[in-house]
Amino acid sequence: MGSKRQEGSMTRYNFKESEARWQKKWQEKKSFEVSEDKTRPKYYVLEMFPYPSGRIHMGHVRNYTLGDLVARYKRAKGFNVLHPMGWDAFGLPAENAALANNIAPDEWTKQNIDTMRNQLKSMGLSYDWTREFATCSPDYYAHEQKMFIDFINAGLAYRKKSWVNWDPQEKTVLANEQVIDGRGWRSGVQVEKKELTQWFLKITEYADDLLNSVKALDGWPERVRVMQENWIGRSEGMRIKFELAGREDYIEVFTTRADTLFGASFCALSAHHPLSRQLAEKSPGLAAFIVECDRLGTSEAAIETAEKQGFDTGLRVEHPLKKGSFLPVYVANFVLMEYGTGAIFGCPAHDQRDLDFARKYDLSVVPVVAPKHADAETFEVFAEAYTGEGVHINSGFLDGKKTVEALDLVKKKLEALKIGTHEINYRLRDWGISRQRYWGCPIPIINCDGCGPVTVPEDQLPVKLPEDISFEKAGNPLKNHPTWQHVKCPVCKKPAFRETDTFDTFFESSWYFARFCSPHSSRGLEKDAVDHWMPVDQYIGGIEHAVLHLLYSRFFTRALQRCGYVNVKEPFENLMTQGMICHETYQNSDGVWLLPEEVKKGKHGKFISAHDGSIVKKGRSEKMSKSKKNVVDPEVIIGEYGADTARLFMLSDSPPDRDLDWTEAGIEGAWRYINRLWRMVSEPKIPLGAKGALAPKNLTKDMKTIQRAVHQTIYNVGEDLEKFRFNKAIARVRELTNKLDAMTGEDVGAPWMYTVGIETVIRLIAPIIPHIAEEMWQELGHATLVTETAWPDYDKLMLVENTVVVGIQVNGKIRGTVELPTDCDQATAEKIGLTLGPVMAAIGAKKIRKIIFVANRILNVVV
RNA sequence: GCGGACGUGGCGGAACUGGUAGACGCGCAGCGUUGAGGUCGCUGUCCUCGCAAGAGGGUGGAAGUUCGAGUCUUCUCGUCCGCACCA
Repeated sequence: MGSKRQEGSMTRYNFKESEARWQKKWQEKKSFEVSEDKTRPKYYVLEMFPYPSGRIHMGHVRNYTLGDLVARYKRAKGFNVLHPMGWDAFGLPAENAALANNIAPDEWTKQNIDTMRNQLKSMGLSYDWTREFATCSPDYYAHEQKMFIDFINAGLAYRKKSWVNWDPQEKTVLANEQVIDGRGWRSGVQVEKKELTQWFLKITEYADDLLNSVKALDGWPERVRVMQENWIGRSEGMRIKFELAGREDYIEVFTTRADTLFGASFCALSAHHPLSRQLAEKSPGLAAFIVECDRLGTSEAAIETAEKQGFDTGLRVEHPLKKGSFLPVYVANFVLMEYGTGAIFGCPAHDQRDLDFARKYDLSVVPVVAPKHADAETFEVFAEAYTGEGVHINSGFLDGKKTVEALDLVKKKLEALKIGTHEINYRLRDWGISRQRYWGCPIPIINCDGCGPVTVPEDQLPVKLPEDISFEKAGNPLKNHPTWQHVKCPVCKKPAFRETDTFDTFFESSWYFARFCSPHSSRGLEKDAVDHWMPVDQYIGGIEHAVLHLLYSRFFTRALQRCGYVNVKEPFENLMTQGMICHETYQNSDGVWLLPEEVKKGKHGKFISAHDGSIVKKGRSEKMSKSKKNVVDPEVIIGEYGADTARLFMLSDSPPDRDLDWTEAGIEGAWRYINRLWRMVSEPKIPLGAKGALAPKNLTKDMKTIQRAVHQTIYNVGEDLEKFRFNKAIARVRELTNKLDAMTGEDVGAPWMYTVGIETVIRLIAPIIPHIAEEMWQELGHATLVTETAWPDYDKLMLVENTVVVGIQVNGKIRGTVELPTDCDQATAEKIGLTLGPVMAAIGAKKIRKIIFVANRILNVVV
């Protein structure tokens, strides 16, 4: 592609030639290859590795630009930086491609990796490529199989039955995303529920630890911590027995508000509660209601907004603390079987859902907690439940007690009566890791009729995926393979079957960060290397992984620690989550989505189709997605503007954690700046001084101002980079660039000052736009690489200005500004400030009542 | 419904512990360069009034604390994200 950006003026920076040349140079010099070096501090920066889906997208470009900036900056600051890249290579899309295009998942994946590796390399990212690996390689997953066996032996893995979505036509298990409106996405047939025996990892054993530790991860964004806390969902409460009237058995409920027990007016069971099922057998009405409940779906938003509904079972329970008082038992659509005991007691006065339910079925609403300032005698609940703390009323022995005290008293009472126990519940469930798929790591288990599940002996690992598979028959290719699963039991030697399930692909991504420390060792994780590099100092990736990947990795690291693989329990010391890339959307008059490249600006700023000139409707900026076609291909951008321009734009407009609007104007702006920099070096208005020359003695005042700006910029950019305020760092470099460009060259020492200024700009901007930085560095006469040059130092004395501009206010309103010596006293400030015309005018004949003076900032006259 | 985040020019965004709101960039306008377009350079650009000096208004809205609020407090409106009825 002969880029249009390359035509015209000779002064135009030739990025094509330059970027390729420097990438080759870095490779030749092995600039980014690292080994353990005890003499320097280590720094491990990692970006979430990609799934090789085919081509890189803008999200990747942003993610890896952010990581590369951090890596290059830390290198310049003297750290020994580990910055690796690999491929999260197992997954469903490879199997879909196999079905659609008749290509082996293995081959499809490898082709994609080759394409994407080339794309990443064209970005000039400072990876140690010698550490690259793909998780679909047996060299990788062999160790994962060993870990799983160790987990079994450590009591961290077990089997149990659980439900899956089953497509009866394709004879395959469907992921949630493959179920659309209750039907298989390809077959379109009604999905069934099927119970399968599957493997689980005991993440719940670490629920408390994962919860408590996440609170201490202060290098993580607050919102990710909150999301994990909510996901784990610890709640402390009581399990209470309610005796069923006229029956021998009882219902157990879980509650966090046992103090409101005296306000109970009903009990409710989940539709999946064993008692509900049992009763449904004899009650067609209840059975129909349960079917109705299932139809609601499982999403919270759907259920929340749905009307509360129940079915009166006719059963009654006796109130545990009010003998002779009986409550109705309902089956209700808002009670979850998965949480607590699958049954609740309803206290309408103090729970909004219970209140809605009670109003609908005309159940009593008895307030038992009165807010602090309410009149306990007359306090009533109408449309809104009172969920806060307060003083107990209508509660027998709890009357007059405060919430905390009441909770304690009722707990003691129920425990004494042996009808209640203190209990802690978690929302977190164990991690199901079995997948009924081909393109994943085989689970190293042999199922024997006599011996049960037996682990594959270590000397037979890895259990490799067979390559001679067929996707023609419905179902899992591993199960259809003629010979693969037929083996002898390692224990009794009788014929047995291999496990045909493979691991959840979150398994691979739960330890890859450790594998990068010793990526090619046949022994797997080398302790010395892992101990040296772990934990990851800075992890960078999308917010979409806030819960699952990050939580699984934290658990997995703990499990590895328990089995002696690693010495840390938290894998990621600091986490940065990047925002999404957005772009305007375009639709033609038929409502068909158009790619940005199919749209151009017509007259009057309206958008028109590039094909036929018809009017195009511009929609607001949304997350780039294939479905809305508002995508821009990074390869096209890099081909047209170069990697540096793309990198610069990715960092310059928005802070990393916020969404970024991709605009043509924005990328043009970045491109202009790059060319301006290049011109300032290749055709300098001021002759460039000799490199390394000492400062001339008699710098003029203007030159001293520039000199101070250079030092201030070094300081400020460093601060901004440390705090990930990359957009500000770039703004500051541009400010300095503007100042240097405005120099006239007449002053004594100007060539020296200009040269020092340009060198500083190059060194500060090098982690962001490394190729042109090298090109300019060379142009200045350096034989070294700027990539291997230390971060510039600043002189603290240069940060302080001689004078500051101070605002003069009258009654808090700015009436003028004066330039004052830095740190001058109030008297001096008043002497100059109060004589300003507008200030005097504003004061007029009024009497000065008070003067507030903040040194170097403000002088405020109150009249 | 619950939880979280965010509201600043035409746009993306700056503004340290409360102390000159709008850095930097984009866009736009005028001028210069150019055969023309683009590039490039210069100047201007929060809004209103004014030739100008200047005056008044201004950080979604309302109130409050303060000499002083984009920043702190309360209420309110709107947008976005997440979801698991968490008892």
